[in-house]
Amino acid sequence: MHYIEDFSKYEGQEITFKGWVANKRESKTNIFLVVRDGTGFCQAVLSLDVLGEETFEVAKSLTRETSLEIVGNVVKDERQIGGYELQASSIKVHHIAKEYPIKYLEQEHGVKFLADHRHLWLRSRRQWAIMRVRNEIIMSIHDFFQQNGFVQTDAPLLTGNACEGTTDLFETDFFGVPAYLSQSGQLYAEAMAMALGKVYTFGPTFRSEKSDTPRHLSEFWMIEPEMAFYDLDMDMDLIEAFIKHVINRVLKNRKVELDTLGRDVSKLENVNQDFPRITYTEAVKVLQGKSEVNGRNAITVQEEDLAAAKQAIVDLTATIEANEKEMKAGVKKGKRNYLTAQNDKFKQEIKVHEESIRNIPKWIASAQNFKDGEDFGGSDETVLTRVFDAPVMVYNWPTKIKAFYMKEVEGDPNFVKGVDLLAPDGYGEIVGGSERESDLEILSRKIKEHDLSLDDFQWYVDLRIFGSVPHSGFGLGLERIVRWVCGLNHLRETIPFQRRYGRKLVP
RNA sequence: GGGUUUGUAGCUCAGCGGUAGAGCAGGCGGCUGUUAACCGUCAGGUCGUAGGUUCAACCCCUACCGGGCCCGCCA
Repeated sequence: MHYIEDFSKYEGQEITFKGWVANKRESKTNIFLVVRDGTGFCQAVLSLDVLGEETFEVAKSLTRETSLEIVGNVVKDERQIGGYELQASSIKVHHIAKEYPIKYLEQEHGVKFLADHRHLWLRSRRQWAIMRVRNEIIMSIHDFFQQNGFVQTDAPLLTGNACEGTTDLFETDFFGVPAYLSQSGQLYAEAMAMALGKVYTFGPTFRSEKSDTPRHLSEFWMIEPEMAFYDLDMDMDLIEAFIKHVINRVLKNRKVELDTLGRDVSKLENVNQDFPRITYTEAVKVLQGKSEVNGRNAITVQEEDLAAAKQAIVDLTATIEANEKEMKAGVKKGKRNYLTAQNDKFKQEIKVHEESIRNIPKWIASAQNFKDGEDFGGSDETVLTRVFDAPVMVYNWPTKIKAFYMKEVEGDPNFVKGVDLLAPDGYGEIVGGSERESDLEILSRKIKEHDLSLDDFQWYVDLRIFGSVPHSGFGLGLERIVRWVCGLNHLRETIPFQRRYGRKLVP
């Protein structure tokens, strides 16, 4: 058994392929299959001359997603997907698939249809690419921390209390006692950092907020490093080095997948610049348009985007009219079909631009009227990050909008040493971290202020009683970084089976 | 939870007062080392559901149900 991924090693050799038919094109003497085996996609040629009439008749009956084995020669051919072609000398059919509901290009389907067929949708090329990038990111995360002296530890998934005391949790039953699915492993990671120095957790996280946006899932995977003797500056250095490592490894090893996704990799290569670090207070000024970044004004950039959307509609409308005029004048059927398809596509694009035209003025208003001291909304993050090329770190946040465990800025208790990493191009927050409060008195006071039970948190407070040290950490949302790296407009494609507010638990 | 938009063939959409169209997928025929192949042909629909307006409703109105997008809550 030989995998498509390794075809370059088998050039000129006869191999055995086992996989599925992704697509088929037929002629009198040749059948061209696009086959897949999980490691890649490849064209297989079934020729009447080679196979003989009887086998060729069998080959004609192959449907999309039929499972089969092909024995054949691997031939280099630059024109093909993956650069190689399999020329069959014999085939063995495992199972003829019945009519397959998903098209070869899944973008020709609607969101709902694909989500309901997720178990099959995962076979599509784009999904294959996303899952492979996801895997590369996961491995690069482990690799980064393992190479840097971190120990992977696991926090419990069942907990007796809300970690931050704020968000909605899924309740379950633990032998008659209420238990909650974990929304963060951080507090436990802090305890483990006091035992092991540098640790990270990597596990599922659950939030029962009724959030219906492209950046939310009810169940997602989070990576939470925690380091003893790290202050906020060291934390930010680590975040930057970490993100650079992950992105560069994906760029190096998953070129084919990023290309399949049509990702503009130059945008990702921007991570090799220094990440701008600005305080919350500075970020507010940038957002409001009162302060510029490299000559770019956040509000002006939005106005330009708005004007561009309006112009695009004018241009597309003109093209559509021209096409319609041409069709009225009389054209051949093929040409008419082509023009109709083009116009339908343009009409969809116009709808997207119209959506922007409705949204951008709201975003501008929200940015200009932003009240210092509040948390950034989704659109605010988009507006803010549009003026930066690299991910930007926003630090020193107002105390009242951040969690109780964040360390107060020395001499200014209105601010805490938290940091958010915002990805460019509107992908928003992917990392949230902070230096943790290590002072017993302050932490105890804040637990009370947040109406949390001192009893429940005594074990956590203990960490400040027995050899308290400055320490920091952060949380990375796996699906959010996958979304950014792949350039996807929604988180739902970044995880094999989404669990999201408003959707069924099937599939 | 709020706003907005949408529901027409298996899929993606067009039609928007006078009793349904295209492309893809499927069947058949043709043609080609093809690249989302192409050409011809056949088949495929009580136009989300329930009321209402009208001589006439896929089209207008109301309600309900189901989607999309944006916002909120948050990673």
